[in-house]
Amino acid sequence: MTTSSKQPAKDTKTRIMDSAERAIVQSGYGAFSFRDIAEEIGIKSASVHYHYPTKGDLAVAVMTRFTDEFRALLPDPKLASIDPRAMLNGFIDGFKKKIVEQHNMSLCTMLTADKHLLPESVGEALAEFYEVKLSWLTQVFVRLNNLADDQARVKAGQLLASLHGASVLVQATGEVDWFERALSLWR
Amino acid sequence: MTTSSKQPAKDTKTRIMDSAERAIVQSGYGAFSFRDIAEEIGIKSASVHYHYPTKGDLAVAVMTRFTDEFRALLPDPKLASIDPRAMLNGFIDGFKKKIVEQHNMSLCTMLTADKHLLPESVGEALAEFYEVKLSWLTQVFVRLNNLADDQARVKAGQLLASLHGASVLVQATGEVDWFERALSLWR
DNA sequence: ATCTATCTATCTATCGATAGGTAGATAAAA
DNA sequence: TTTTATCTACCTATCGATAGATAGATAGAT
Repeated sequence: MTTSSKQPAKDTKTRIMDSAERAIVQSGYGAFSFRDIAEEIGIKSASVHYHYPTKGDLAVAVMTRFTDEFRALLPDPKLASIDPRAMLNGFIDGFKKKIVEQHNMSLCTMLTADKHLLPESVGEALAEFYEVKLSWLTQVFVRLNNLADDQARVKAGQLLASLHGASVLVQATGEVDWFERALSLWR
Repeated sequence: MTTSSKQPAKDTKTRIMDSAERAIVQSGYGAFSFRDIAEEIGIKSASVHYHYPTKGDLAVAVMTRFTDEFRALLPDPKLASIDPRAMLNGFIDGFKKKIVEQHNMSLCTMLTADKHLLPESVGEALAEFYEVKLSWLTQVFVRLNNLADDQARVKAGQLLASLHGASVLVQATGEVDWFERALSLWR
């Protein structure tokens, strides 16, 4: 009764990805294991391998799901009905929410730190995510500041750096307030 | 003849720390091992344990050496003979050099990402390093912009965030140019 | 000078834990 | 009957760490 057939509860694949994402965000690529995930969701590690044959496969799945969800949340930058200023603040708030609520660094920052350990496929999924963020922000800055594309892209990089750096600062000091301080330039 | 008695070559402790630092910077705390270090410098892993009993001990040694070297490079912020603007650029250049030359993220960014895995002692050494950077930058901004201490400290956090975020961007994209783009606000 | 005791720095060998991954059986569903 | 999803049981590799032996230097006592 609690779960209709249209809402098929959470399937195992999803629960595996949820667990993996949380583990990566907390301690990085090297620190999530099939055994831990299996134990957490109540199956055996061999069963996790059934759904995602290798660690790389699982990490790619987590990263692409993350990118897709992220993309779905972003409004079309050209949408006249939304002020670009508000779009920017929404972007920053979304980033903040992930970091502050989870008391962790973002998924992509963690995977970037572990880049030398990643299978190539995970690196590609990661690169795509950065490109999604950069190009969206670029379009917003074009509208907001009437900039040429390349100059807007530089601004996008600056904001992205501030966001990622702010998450490092929060994680390092344990003081959540550093986020707003570091971002006050942009609000 | 090549090494006088006054310059006792590099002792084993130093070579161990060098190797460990390079490994951490490349792949994080979880991805450096006593065996790899031992092999690299040509001894056995048990001998590395002789000099640094635990992994945490070694990481603390690396981090405190890093902090000390860093501190030694920073001029006294109150030194009237140096323009605060030049001090700031020196700081940024130093950061850039480490990142760009080594093609890696900074030691402290990597350890921050792995914070959940660190022994407490390493976390403390890490926190001290951030405090050294923050308080030095704060003093420079006090002089440069005639700010009150707390406002200068916010600016210090903003710059620090830009620096760390820039290193994430460089690492993620593989494009070194993102560093100067992300930092152009500050130069 | 020589013997004795200690220290230094390394070795070999091994421990228990954990990692990612695989083979093959099983039971239910299609 | 074939597919799906799980299990048990296992493999090989690596991890941090420890025990115990050894060779060489050093320092004090005889």
